[in-house]
Amino acid sequence: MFLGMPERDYPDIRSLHLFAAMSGEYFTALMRGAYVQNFPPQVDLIEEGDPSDFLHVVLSGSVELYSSWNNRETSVATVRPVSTFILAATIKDAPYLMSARTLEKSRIAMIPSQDVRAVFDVDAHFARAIVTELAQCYRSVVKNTKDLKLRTSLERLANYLLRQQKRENGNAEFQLPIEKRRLASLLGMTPENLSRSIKSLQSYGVSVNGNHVKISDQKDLEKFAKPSPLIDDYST
Amino acid sequence: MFLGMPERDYPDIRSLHLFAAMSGEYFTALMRGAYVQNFPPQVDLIEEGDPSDFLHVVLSGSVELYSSWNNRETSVATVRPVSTFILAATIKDAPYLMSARTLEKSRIAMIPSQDVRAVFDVDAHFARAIVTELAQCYRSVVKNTKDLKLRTSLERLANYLLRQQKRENGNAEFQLPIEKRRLASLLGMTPENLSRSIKSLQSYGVSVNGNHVKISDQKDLEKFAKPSPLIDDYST
DNA sequence: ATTGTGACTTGATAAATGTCAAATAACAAG
DNA sequence: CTTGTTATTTGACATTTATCAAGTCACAAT
Repeated sequence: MFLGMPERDYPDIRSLHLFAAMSGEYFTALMRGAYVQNFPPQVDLIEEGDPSDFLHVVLSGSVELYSSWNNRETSVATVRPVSTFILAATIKDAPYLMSARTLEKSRIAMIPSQDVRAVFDVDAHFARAIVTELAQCYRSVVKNTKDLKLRTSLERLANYLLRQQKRENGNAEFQLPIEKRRLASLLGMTPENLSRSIKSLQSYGVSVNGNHVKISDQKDLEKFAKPSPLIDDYST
Repeated sequence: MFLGMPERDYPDIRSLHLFAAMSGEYFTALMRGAYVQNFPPQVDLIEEGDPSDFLHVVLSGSVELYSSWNNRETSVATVRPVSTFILAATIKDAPYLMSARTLEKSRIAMIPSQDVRAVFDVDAHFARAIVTELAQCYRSVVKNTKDLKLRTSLERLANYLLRQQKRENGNAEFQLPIEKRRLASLLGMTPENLSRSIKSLQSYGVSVNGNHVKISDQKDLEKFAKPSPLIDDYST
């Protein structure tokens, strides 16, 4: 039985920068070829190396992008609503470079890659949006590379906390949005070391209880972390 | 005195995938707004954080992309003829994320970013090419991230040698194209450690003399390096 | 050839990070 | 509430990687 995308999901997707400016006609065409599915947690959505048949959109829940080699695994990014993933593979019609699994119960839209490429060729607004999105993605990965190569794990953690704080309106107290072992993997360290790093940051006024973080000496933490817009500013 | 781009440089640039399919009219327009300059070695072309006024094209020589933070510096990529760099910043009209300097005597074309964006909006072929190029760049950086996070420095070196070998037609003997200290920085290690790592690889049949590399036991090295197309295949 | 400069190497040591095992904490299912 | 499962923490230790200092080597300029 084939299930298309329910129209109630259209607005969420349309609100994405990627789809906002394109013609209504093409948007509807894209949506008609797409479908939506609900997944339980810990479900593998795609595996690296597979052909990229669909552009995925996370409508609710969250998805982890990760990669494996030689029996090791690392978390590369967490995708939260509403955003797409594996756009580059879709555009290039190349194999996925990362695997993806749901972290929680998630609602995922899947748009056939060939439809995306076809509409790209005829809708200039969509083309423009794709370019902007890809440039954004590229710059994010470059920033991540700089973070990895220029900073120690303790510095990466400190800056991660400051970024997360900013995302949460800059309050002195906020929540970690993911499990610590996943955070450790994202930051390129082991869970044991993350645990110790958190303790080390106590001397800079950081206290962590479970997922609850409190930054009691903002200046001191920033003096240590030395955040830079060219690494930590996700918007530019 | 203003010097436009000599027409003799047109074919080199036109041969780039990025410019190959666009209309001749727009290509000529782009070229007319551009200019070319010869630089000696070790000249800073751009500094991270600067506004991205030009798309750069390396016509000859070579350029190092690097980044600094907190008095540390790391090499991110080496750009060789004929290719562009900082396309993403140009497209997004955002600050450069990396600095660039010439490694040797180099001939560099500079195309005003606003021209690139203007032509992008009116030439669908150019738009398509930009998207493909950006997707390619993005995927390269993702592969680099996987290399950094999933492998030890010795494994990164081993796989680098195998990649370089492939680029040089797969011969058992080939040359390192850059200084060792730059290679060390590219691979995310210190020069001292690169030196020791090279020695360690002797036990896998690798011998390095100056820039000359000889792989005497291909199978053994590959067994150790475990190259993967999802990390090491530059083309996909 | 001699000299000077910078790249590269080597050895000793320190710091950062990972591994393993065990203990504790958190939490969901019955 | 109890139990089983998993995440997290902790300690001891191993490995990896960086740092510092002192060489050696390569090579260009005289």
